Amino acid sequence: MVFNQPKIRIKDIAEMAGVSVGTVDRVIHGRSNVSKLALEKVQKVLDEIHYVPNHYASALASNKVYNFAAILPMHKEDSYWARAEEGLYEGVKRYTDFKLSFKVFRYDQFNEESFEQQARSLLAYDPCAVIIGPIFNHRIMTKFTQKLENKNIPYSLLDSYWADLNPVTFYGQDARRSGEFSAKIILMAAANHKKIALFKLLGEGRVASRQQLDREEGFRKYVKTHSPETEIVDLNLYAYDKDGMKDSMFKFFTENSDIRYGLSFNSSIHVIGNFLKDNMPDHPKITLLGYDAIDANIKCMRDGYVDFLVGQHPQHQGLNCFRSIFNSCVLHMKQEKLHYVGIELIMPENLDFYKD
Amino acid sequence: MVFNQPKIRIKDIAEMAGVSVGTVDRVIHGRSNVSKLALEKVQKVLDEIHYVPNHYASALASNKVYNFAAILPMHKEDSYWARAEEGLYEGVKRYTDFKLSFKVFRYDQFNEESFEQQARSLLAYDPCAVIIGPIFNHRIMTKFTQKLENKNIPYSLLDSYWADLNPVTFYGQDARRSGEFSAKIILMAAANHKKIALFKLLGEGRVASRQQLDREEGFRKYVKTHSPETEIVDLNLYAYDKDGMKDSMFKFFTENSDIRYGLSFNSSIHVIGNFLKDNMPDHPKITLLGYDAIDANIKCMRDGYVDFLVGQHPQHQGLNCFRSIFNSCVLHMKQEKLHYVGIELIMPENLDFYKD
DNA sequence: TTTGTAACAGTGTGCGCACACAATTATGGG
DNA sequence: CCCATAATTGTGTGCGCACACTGTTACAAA
Repeated sequence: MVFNQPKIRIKDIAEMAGVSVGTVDRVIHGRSNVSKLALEKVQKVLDEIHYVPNHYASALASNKVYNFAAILPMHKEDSYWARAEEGLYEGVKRYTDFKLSFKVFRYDQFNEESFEQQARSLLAYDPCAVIIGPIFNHRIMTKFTQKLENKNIPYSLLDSYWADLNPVTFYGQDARRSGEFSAKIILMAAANHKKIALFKLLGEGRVASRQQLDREEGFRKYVKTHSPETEIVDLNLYAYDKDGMKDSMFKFFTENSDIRYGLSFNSSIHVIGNFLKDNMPDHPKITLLGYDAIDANIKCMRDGYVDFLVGQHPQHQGLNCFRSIFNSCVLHMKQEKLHYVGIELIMPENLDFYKD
Repeated sequence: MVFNQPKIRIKDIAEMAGVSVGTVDRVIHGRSNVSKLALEKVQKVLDEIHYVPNHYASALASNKVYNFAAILPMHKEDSYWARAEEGLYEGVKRYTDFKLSFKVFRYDQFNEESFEQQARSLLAYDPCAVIIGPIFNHRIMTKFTQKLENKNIPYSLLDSYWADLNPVTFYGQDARRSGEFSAKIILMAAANHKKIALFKLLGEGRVASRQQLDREEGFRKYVKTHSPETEIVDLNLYAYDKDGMKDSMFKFFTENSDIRYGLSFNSSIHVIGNFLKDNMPDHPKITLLGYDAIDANIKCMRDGYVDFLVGQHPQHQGLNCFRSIFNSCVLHMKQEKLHYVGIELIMPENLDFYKD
């Protein structure tokens, strides 16, 4: 039997210490104008009883308005970041009983100046806390977080993490380990087949995020260790050139007609799947693995053209990230810092139960 | 930009309707002593504005004590139910700002009379809401939930679900689908090997839960459909007879020396793994799949004797189950009813990120 | 008309806390 | 010793709501 024991209130502490609630309040909040004697009396009681305030009553009484902000990469409707952002909104919605506002600033992942510009706007907005979907460039990130720290604005990181930053919380996946995980799966599926295609869909001529690089690194390391005889064949595709992409794929699958397994480290595996479905319907089955259960990938999986997806619950990440910073700022609750989310395998068999 | 728009309070409604807050309060709570005219005026305003109360202020003001109860199977320290129960406690702990108590009643899964006895104690405790870890016997379950419904006590189900019951919420896994999932994984791992061992660890001479039966059913169906030539070899083990178990395993692995793949549908796969590790160290590798990332299984996986685990986040299930019934009872928030948790694959590569 | 009673409506208090403000005490200069 | 001022402490109000209580009105019986 668990009983949340009758909670000690400020009033009780005041009584025990023989002072008024005002004094206890001042001590608890470290406000000035407390005599040494009174402070000692209160402190003694506090030391004994381990006071935990009623966070909800506290927030109710303080009646403050909290302005949260996020700075995230621009994104398409059906994407990791779209889901993560939805999660953030869901978090806001969960706390309609409090006075919150939430503003999202979006930057172009391929344009560092755009990040700095949005960062400036964000700082001008003067939020009480910030959620960051980090930009690739470490120096620019540090510059920004430094500014936040100088202004005493707490921040949380979403998706990728740097050890030298000091966020309130981090929510994201261990990218390298998730690359190893993908390797294990695709090698298992491939069994004795020793050739694997690695599709790289490049946004502006380069990989957008550190996450993708780390996944690939983990993947290559794992394959090298566990199946050194397996050959990895790369195919680079440039998203801004639709026709060129199609040609490249034709050429690739014709030249590498023995390819039966392939993967990609971002959420675009549906591009390959749909290409095969629409343009090479007679090609022998190619087993595909990709990242993120976005709608396009899910559809492609239901059609039978994508076989494995590695999921990371972006919406949960967003929701929990918001929740953590809310708990920290509004309810003054201490938060666990690092939250590496699970590395989840999605297949047609469990797709229905993968919910964001 | 999202702004939680300035919330409309009871006071505002009163003003708009031209009545006092008391009257609004009576209308909102459906209390009596409201004239038709006043009711209409308030109702009109309510219809226009879609009032959502401040749940936290409401709970604070009502200052009620809530007694929750759970009825769960007895369990060992390191088990699915132990984790689920921890999750429930965590839920209680999260709401120390409210006046809650929580009492757990434990019954013997193999003794229906024991369930009925605990159910009686529970009813005598007169809780405001109940969490049920269902007993196998459908008739007994229905009898119990019927009693709860008669007393207007809401209940939630944990782990297994019956469509003809009407719980506030359900948290658990779709057992049949999870069996199919296991089949897919083990068939993929087995590649061209066409023999799979099915280990059944029986507590009191029979399988304890419907979940296990359903998993097996899903598994067999999937194998039959996707790999009809695969042979499934059963091994029954009786937990109460340790020596007999060991003998059975020796005999089994000697007679079926070509077995390379095996699985079990409860959390006891570590028994097989540890047997192989301790007693047949020279036996060729046997790939094992089991359920639940309990400590014994995790250890066995780290030792390299269990390869796959199907997880279901029991602690999350417990926590969320408690949270849902708390939200429903205390904060009067509407709850989504069915929560099928994900079917998760755990391997050494993502084990570190599988957290409860 | 008066009076009793039921139906209805409005006010006040308190949940636990934050914070403004009032009251009290201490300190020091004249 | 007195008074101005600062330092300290205590009290009151309100956050949004629930609920008890008091006050008001209507209406029927006497």
